[in-house]
Amino acid sequence: MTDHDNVSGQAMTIGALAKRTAVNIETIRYYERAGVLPLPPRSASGYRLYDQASLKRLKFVKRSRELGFTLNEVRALLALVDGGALCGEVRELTLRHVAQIRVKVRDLQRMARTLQATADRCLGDDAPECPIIEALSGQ
Amino acid sequence: MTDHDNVSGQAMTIGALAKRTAVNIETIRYYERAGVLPLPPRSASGYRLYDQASLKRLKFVKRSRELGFTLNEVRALLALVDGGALCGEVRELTLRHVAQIRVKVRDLQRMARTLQATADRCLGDDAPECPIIEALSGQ
DNA sequence: ATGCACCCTGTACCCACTACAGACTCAAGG
DNA sequence: CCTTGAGTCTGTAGTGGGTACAGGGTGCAT
Repeated sequence: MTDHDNVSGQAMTIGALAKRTAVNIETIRYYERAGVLPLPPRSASGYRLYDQASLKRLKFVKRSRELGFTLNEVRALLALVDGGALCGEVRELTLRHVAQIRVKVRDLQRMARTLQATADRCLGDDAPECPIIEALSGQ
Repeated sequence: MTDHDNVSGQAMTIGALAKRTAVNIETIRYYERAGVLPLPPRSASGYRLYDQASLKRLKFVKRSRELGFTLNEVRALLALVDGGALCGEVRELTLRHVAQIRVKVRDLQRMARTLQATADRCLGDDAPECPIIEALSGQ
């Protein structure tokens, strides 16, 4: 492990940060542009330099994305955190998000049910008549 | 109902087709560009002219999209239909799609469970410590 | 001094649309 | 005949959440 993969020290390059968070380098730069990561200080030659706080923030963003928050919601969460969040506000945002997810789940389940039911009416043989195609064509 | 909203006749303009299918005009033109709708004949002045077959095809595309098929999958379905589809092929494509949906459903359910559980540990009061923020920050 | 891995910016692409701008066409009313 | 308004045309740009270059500069080891 070279200095490049610096784990405990102060400053890391974008590559080291990417490795430690398993977030693409280009995604990190994109997050910066998108305003969910602050502009980091730069080395004399223009390299971004990240510290432990950057690491923590990127992990926060990553985890939030994995839980399905949009970048807008992440921005809102971060604003709450940075502004001395009150638990109630964060909780509300989260519950709204959960409600959205549940709607999406129901939609997808309805789709899957419909398609499965149609496929079940299908003989699956080499016949040219297909109830699936009829279902997609019809009304 | 004017000639514009022609229901039984031969040729309709894009506006009439849009109305009858409840698909946006711009979306219809996009579908054409994307290759899921064929290039329609044009009037002397360049207006697109659609017939009953166009109507049927657009309905097929719309229904497929509502059931979560991507445009790529729709193109594949249409190719099967146009090529004298065998039921088995269509069925296979559909079942693959259903499987993808079920994966997505499980992912979303996992997300919702995690978030709900975290929110449940939250007092929802004005306390500045928040288990949700901690959960998002922590690994 | 040379090579190689790394970093920089800027641009273009993906999907499935949506939203214009600016020009043309068509039909009805005066 | 002229105007007005609705409809249509093309072409371009934006959305979200990235990914994928190209073409250059940097840092370090050999």
